[in-house]
Amino acid sequence: MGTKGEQCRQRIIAAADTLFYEQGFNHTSFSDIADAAGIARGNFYYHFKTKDEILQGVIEKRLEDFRAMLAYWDETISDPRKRLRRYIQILTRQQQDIEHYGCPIGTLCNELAKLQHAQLNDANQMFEIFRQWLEAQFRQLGRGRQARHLALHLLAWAQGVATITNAYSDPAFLRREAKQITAWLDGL
Amino acid sequence: MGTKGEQCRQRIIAAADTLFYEQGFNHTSFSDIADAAGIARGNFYYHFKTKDEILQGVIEKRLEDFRAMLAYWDETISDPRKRLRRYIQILTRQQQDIEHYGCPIGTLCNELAKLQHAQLNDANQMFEIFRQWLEAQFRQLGRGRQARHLALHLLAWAQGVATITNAYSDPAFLRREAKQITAWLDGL
DNA sequence: CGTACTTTAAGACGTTCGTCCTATTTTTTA
DNA sequence: TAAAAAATAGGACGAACGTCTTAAAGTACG
Repeated sequence: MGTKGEQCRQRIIAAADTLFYEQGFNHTSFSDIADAAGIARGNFYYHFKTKDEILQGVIEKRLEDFRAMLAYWDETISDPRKRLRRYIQILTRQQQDIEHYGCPIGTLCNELAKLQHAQLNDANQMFEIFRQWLEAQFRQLGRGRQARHLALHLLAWAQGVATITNAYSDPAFLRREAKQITAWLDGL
Repeated sequence: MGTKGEQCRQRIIAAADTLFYEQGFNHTSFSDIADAAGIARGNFYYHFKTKDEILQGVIEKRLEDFRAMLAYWDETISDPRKRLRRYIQILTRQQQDIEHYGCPIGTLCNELAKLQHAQLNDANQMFEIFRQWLEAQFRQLGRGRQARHLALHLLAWAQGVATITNAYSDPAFLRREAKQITAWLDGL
């Protein structure tokens, strides 16, 4: 059936995912994606009618990836405090990418907001997935009432670290702040 | 002399400043700026040879504006703690702009980083101006050793708040975090 | 007043963009 | 194996972009 075409579609989305992160949505052209995916430009129209449809595919892929990752953490990490630490480890593990390109979620949302793009409300679901998961962890730590606010606070903290790290290209700052966040978590 | 031409130049930069903030650098065209400044498109080339020169002008204008603002704060606010509070008030006073367009500094740096734009190193001087000023305030509070780190931390915190506020279009979150930052400052 | 210089206006230029069409190749199915 | 469907390749299309040229209008000064 659509097996072959589906593979091609996935390759386009994967290439677009990387390029949107590294170059931004607006600055990435069909040609860029075609070259990266190793397919002909004309073939795009079969899989995606517009650039927005590619963006839609990229967002959906990321949402699935994030959901899968968090589900895996839920399975393999029993202690909610350790889960929160694992979340912070994203910063240190993705250090180099953050240094060069910032946070994949925050920078995309920022760009879509400026473009007044309708799909900003799809993109911020990426934040929402993490927010809900973080909230659940804080709730398990007995922080039911503040859980939502704590989750948003942690989300924002990580965002700020990513932005400054990216602007200054300063991985040392990222490591310092990651330690600080971990200490904050332990003190909760 | 160059008085008339200088006025025109300033109008172009002022229009570009706003548009770069609201729409992003890459997504703002010469036509957009010309329309906003009320001048003919062809007239650009007399004042600026390239788009990058306009960006340069915008960054320099912002640097001057920020320097002037901080100098004014230094003059009119004697207590360093009150000065830091005034800094946080940027968030609440610019609430609506942040909600719609994020932080003017952070979003520009993010964009330039993705474009691999050479002027990222000019743009992050905007952060640097605030960082040095914040550091001076913390030092006056007797935090000499940690002053630099505290300044970067506060910078990042504000950045994160701006990004999340913008992504969710949630001014309530901004106000909540602004209070929290103020409390953190008072506890120092 | 007239000449030189500054500033503005209008638009051409080549390139790249997102989109879309169509012919061809590959794969599936009867 | 032949017909149908899925998938691919190449390129056309108008629009918009940054850049650049040139002629006209405004201004200053000897």
